[in-house]
Amino acid sequence: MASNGEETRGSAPEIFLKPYNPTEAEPDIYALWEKSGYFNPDNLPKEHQDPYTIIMPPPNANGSLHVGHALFVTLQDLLIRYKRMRGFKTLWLPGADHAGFETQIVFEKKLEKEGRSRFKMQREEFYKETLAFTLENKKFMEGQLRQLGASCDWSRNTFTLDPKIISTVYGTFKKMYDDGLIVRGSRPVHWSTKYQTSLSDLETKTVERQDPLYYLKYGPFVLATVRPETKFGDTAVAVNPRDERYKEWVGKEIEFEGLIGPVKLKVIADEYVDMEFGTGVVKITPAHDPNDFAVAQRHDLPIVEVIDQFGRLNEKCGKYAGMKILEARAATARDLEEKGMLVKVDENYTHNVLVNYKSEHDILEPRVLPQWFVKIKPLADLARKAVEDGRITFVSEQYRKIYFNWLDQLRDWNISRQIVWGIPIPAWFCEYSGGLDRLHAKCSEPIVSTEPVEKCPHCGGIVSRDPDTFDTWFSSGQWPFATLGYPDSPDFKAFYPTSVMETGYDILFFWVMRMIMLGLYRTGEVPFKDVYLHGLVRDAQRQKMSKSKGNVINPLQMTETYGTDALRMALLVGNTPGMDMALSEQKIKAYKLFSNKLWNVARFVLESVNESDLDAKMSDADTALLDEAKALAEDVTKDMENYRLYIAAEKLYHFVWDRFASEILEESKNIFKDGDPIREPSTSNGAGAAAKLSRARLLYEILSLSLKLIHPFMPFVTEAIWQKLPKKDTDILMVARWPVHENK
RNA sequence: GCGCGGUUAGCUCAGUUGGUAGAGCGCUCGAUUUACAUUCGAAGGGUCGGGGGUUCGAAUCCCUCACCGCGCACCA
Repeated sequence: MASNGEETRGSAPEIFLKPYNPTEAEPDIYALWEKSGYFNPDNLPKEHQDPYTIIMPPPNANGSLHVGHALFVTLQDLLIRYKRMRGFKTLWLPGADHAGFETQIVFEKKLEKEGRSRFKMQREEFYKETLAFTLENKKFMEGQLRQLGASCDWSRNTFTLDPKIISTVYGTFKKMYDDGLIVRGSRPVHWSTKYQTSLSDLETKTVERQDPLYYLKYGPFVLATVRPETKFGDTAVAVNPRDERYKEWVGKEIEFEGLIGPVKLKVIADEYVDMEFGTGVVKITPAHDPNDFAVAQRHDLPIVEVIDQFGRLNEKCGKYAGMKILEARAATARDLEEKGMLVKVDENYTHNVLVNYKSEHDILEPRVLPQWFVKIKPLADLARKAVEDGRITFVSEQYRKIYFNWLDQLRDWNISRQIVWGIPIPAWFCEYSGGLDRLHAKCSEPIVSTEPVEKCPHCGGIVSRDPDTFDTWFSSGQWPFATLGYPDSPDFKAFYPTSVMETGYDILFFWVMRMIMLGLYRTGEVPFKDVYLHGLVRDAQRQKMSKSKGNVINPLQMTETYGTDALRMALLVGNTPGMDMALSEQKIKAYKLFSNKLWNVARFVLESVNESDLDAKMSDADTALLDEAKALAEDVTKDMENYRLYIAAEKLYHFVWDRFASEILEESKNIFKDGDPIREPSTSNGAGAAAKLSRARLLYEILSLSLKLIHPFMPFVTEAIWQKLPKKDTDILMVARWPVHENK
C-alpha cells in the first residue's frame, strides 16, 4: 500500500477480487431480472408509454436449441433491451411451435427406433404421445431460452395448440371460406408415400437424378418417358400444334395393343409440348403429373388413377397390380422390350425430381386428391401492396425484390395434411352428399364451422368430420394477431401491429409472407412494420453446420464455457442482416476476453473511486473526454435505430478496449500516482488533488455510460457490474435510462 | 429459363450520403507481471474479380464480362 493516503481510496466490492465467472453469475442475474417483473410491459414504470413489440418466432418444440436459435434470441433480445432502456413499453412475446409435420417426422423416427410405427397406433394414442413428447421438449427449450438471456414476457408465453390460437385459426378459416378464398377441390398435390400425407409446394425440394429415358412405341408414334409404369393412366397423346410432323394426327384417335390389352388414345395439340424434346410426342397421364393434369383440364380429358397412396399400381394395371413403382417400371420396360415396343433407352438422362424437403429419399408422388386450397391471388395482392407502399419495410433491401418475384409466381396453397399431429380442420361432410344429391344438392357442399357440427344443416343427415389437419404454416401464419388475442383482447389493441419481425431468411416464404397475407386479410393491418432477416450461421470455413460433418457449435455448451455474453457478441459482430455469417469457437473466446476486460475495467475504476468523488468538479480536459464518450453514445444510437447492430457492437467493443481501457485508464494511473494526497486537497498542491477527483469522477461516469450502452449486447456481465456500483440511477441496469434521450 | 446476392489482407468479414482502404483471428518483433487465468506497443500484408463509363474524385454510381452461391420454375 502506498503511504500517501492512497490506502483510503476505493472500496472495490469483494466480488471483484475474483475473475468474472459467467457460469456462476448468470442464473442469479436472470433470476433477478425475472423477479423484477420488468419482462412484462405492464410492470414497467409509467413513463414507458409507446409500445414496442416483437413476437418471437416460436421454436419447434421437437429438439434442443441450436445456434440459429441463439442468433435470433440475441438479435431480438438486443432490440428489446435497447428499446426498453429507451423508455418504450416493450413486449417480447415468447412461444413454442407444435410444428406439425416436422415434429411428426422427428417423433416417427423415435418410434421407429423403438420398433414401433404410427400406422399401428390408434389416432388418439399417437396424438397423446406426440403431445407429451412436445411438451417435454417445450419445457426444456424454455430453460435454454432463459440461459441465453431472453428478456421475454413469460406470462404471455403461448403454444401453437393453445385453445385461443385454435379458435383464432378457425375463425380465419371460416371467414376465408365464406369469402370464397378457400376452396375444396380435387387437384394435383405432392404426396408422400412414406409419411402418407400431401405437402404444399413449399415443402418440396428438387434433386437431380439420373434415370433411364425410355422411347416407347405408341401406335404410329414413338414417345419418350421416364415413367413407363404410368402408361395405364394415359388418357391422351399430345403434340405441339405447330409441329408439322404430326399435324395430320391431331384430333384423331390412335389404337394399338398395349401391355394389358388394346389401347385407344386421343391425339391432342397443346403448346405445353416441346417439339425439341424427345420425339415431340408426350403421353398424357393426368392423375400422376401436374403438367398433364393442366393439359387434361384444357382438353377435358378423363383422369385415371393407377397408383395408390402407398405407391403401388392399382387394380387397373392388370398383372402389374400391387407392384411398387420402381418394380413396375422395370417390369413394364422389360415386357415392352419383349413385345418390340421399346425403341431405345437413353440411360444417361438427368432430370429433377421433387422430394420431401425434410427427407431426400422420400420422392413425392403427384396425385389428384380432394383437399383444401387457399386461393392465393387476392392475398398475394394485399401482401404486395403493403410492401410497395412502405407499410412494411425489409431491413435488407434485396429481400424486397425476392419477395415480389416470389409473389408473382405463387400458386394456390394446399393446406390439408393427412397427419394427426396438428390442428384439425373444422369441416364436416354430409354422408349423403354422394347418394342423395338429387334431393339435397346443397349436401354436397362442405360444412365449415367454428363450432362442432352434429348433423347436416340441409338434410339433417349424418355428418363426418374431415380427418385432416392444417398445414402448420396456415396457423403459424396467423401468429402475430393470434398470440395477441385478436380481436378483443387489450393486448391486441395495445401491441398490434408489432414493430419488427426478426427471423431467418430461410422462412421468408414459409412464414413471413404468409403472416403478411393472413395478417392483412384478417385484421386489415400489417402484422409488423419492419422485417429483419438474419442469415445462416455457418462454421469458420463457411460450411453449413451439420451433425454428420461434426462442425456443429452447440450454443448452450458455448455459454457454459465462455458465458452467454461472449456468445452473443460473437453472433452480433460482423453479422450483416440477410447474410450468412461465419462463427467459430475462437471468435466466441475472443469476446469472453472482452467480458473479462470489462470486468477488470470496472474493478480498476471501483478501486480508484470513492462514492464521494462522484460529485467532484471535472476539469475541462476530463469533460472533453466525457463528451467523447457521449458522442459515441449518439453514434451508437444512430446505428441501433438503423439496424446497424453489428457496427454498434464493434464500436462499443473498440471504445471500451482501445480508448477507455488502453488509453484513458492507463493515463489515469499516472494521475493517481503523482504523490499528491488525494483526500486532503487543501494541505498540498490542490491542483493535483483536484485532478485526481476530477479523473475519478470521469472514470466512473464513463464506466456507467459504457455499461448502459453495452447492456443490450452483453446483459449479464454489465448487470453484474452494475449491481456493485455505489451510485446509480436505477437498481437494475435492465431498466436504466438509455443515455441518449432526444426524440426520434 | 426467371430472379437475387457475392467477389476487399493468409482466413472470416465490415466499409452509412462517392472524399487518402478497415476490424477480428492468424503471422512477426518487442515490452510487461499488471485492473486483466494476461495485457500493452509496433510491424508486415490489399493494383477492392476483369474491362469500360460518369465524376475534380469510385471499393462505393452506371454498363459489360467472368467465376461462386442462393431462391423459384422447369421437357415427358
